[in-house]
Amino acid sequence: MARNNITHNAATKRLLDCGIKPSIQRVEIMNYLMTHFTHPTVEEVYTALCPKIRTLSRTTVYNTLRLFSERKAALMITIDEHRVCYDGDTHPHVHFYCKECGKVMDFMDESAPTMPAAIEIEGNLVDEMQLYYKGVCAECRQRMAAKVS
Amino acid sequence: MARNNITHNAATKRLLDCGIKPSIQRVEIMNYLMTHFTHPTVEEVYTALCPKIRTLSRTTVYNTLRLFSERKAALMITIDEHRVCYDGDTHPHVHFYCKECGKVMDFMDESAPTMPAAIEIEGNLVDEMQLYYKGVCAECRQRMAAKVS
DNA sequence: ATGGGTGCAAAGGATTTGCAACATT
DNA sequence: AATGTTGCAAATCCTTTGCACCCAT
Repeated sequence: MARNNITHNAATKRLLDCGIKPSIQRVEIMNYLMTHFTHPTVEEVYTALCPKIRTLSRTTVYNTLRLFSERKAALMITIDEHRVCYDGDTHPHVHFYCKECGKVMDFMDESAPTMPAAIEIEGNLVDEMQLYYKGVCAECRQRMAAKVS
Repeated sequence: MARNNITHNAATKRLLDCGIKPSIQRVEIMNYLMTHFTHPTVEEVYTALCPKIRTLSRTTVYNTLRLFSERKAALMITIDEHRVCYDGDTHPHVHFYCKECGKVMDFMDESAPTMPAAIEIEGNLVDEMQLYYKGVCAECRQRMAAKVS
């Protein structure tokens, strides 16, 4: 309980810092993002939180995650052609997408573009930069190598 | 006619270089990509080519563009959360996405990551790198500024 | 006649929309 | 009361799938 409160406080703080009113649903969703760096999809967040908030709807998860990314409380990741996912880690880092299994991983050591504030390029306002790597993850490579032999 | 042949020859050459058998549909689609750097979606390619190839189907456009990106004959761009688009320009450059109008633009001057060949990072095989910028384009900024006044 | 390529129709899945119910100030 | 938030159901839109046809080797 005490532990939960700690993380929930961090989630609430993040929301308030980003000018988002902390409803029960929003705090739970933000808390999930801040404790699960698995780049969850809407479906994953929805499924994970349903037992906790029994009336939760997918629509709310959609609305909330979109709001978070608009207010820069979380990052919307469009690396997967099939579905959007979200990242509660707002520090600059590179995302890697496995074309075989669809997994999204972090590459922390790589030189990710830093976005200190919005900049202007040829009249366009740029307020977000994301570097995506794509390929085949170690796990899938092993699996594929095993199949051939 | 002569002009058409020139570009079609370039398209055919690109396909052959990438190990793709040049059917009529594939050559036309590749030719479209190599003469329209507008980051077209499947729908746009389909609509543009329908008058020319009257039996063309969306399925073929889907299949073909996917094949192109798999064989690195074109680039699949996942910057837009709503739909995938494609780029016939395979030189490294940055893509900018306007969150207002959904337009995808090139930033050629920016330092895009270069991908000479596949590299390995922590056991993962990386064969593609894309840098995405997101924000509001010059046109939309003007339009929005005009509305306020 | 075999394999690859194409196209149609249907299915699938992710996301959005409209609207009513609800909570909070 | 007013405003913002939530949740349900339906709609929408993009993409994939299954299958039949067709073409070229």
